[in-house]
Amino acid sequence: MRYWLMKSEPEEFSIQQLQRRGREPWNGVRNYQARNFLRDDMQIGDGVLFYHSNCPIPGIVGIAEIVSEALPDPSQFDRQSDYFDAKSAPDAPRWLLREVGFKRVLRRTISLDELKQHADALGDFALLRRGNRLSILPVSAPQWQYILQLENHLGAKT
DNA sequence: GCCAACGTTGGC
DNA sequence: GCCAACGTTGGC
Repeated sequence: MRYWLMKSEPEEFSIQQLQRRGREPWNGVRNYQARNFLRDDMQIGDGVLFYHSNCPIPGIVGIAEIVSEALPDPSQFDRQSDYFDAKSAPDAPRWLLREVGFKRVLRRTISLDELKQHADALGDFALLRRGNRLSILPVSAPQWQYILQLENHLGAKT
C-alpha cells in the first residue's frame, strides 16, 4: 500500500464535491511524471491526501482512496474539452486516470504553511520542494502518519 | 540533441 | 495580478 497527495483547485473540484459524489474519475492529468504514477505505481486501496491548491488557504483538506485501475482518460478524445489532446490516439491513449473514492474530510485544514513549519520532521517531501508543480506526488508512510497526526493539533496561528 | 520561446502551475 | 519555476515545443 502506498500513499499519494493529489492536488485540485477547489473551484474546479473540491473535497466537498467528492464527498457528495462518493467517487470521481480523476481526469485532466497532462504531465508525464504524474501519468506514470497513475499508470505504474498506484494500486487500488492506496491512500490519498486531498489537497486544495490555488485558493486562499492551500492545504490538505481530506482523505481519499484509489478505487480503480488505470483507465484511459476520455477527455483527451473530446474536442470540446480543455483537456483534448489531438496527438493521442484511441488505440494508444496517452493519458490515464484513476477513480478516487471519498473517505473523509479532515476536521481542520492542514495548510501548506503549517506543513512548511514541519519540514524538518517530514524530510524530503515533494510538496515542499522549491518550484514543485506536480499535481500528483508520492507520500511516504512516515509522512502520511505524521501529517494525519497533525490533524489533532491546534492549528498553527497566523 | 540543443536551447530559446512559450505556456502552465500555483503561491503570494 | 504578478512572477518564479519548470515542462514542452519546435527550429536549427
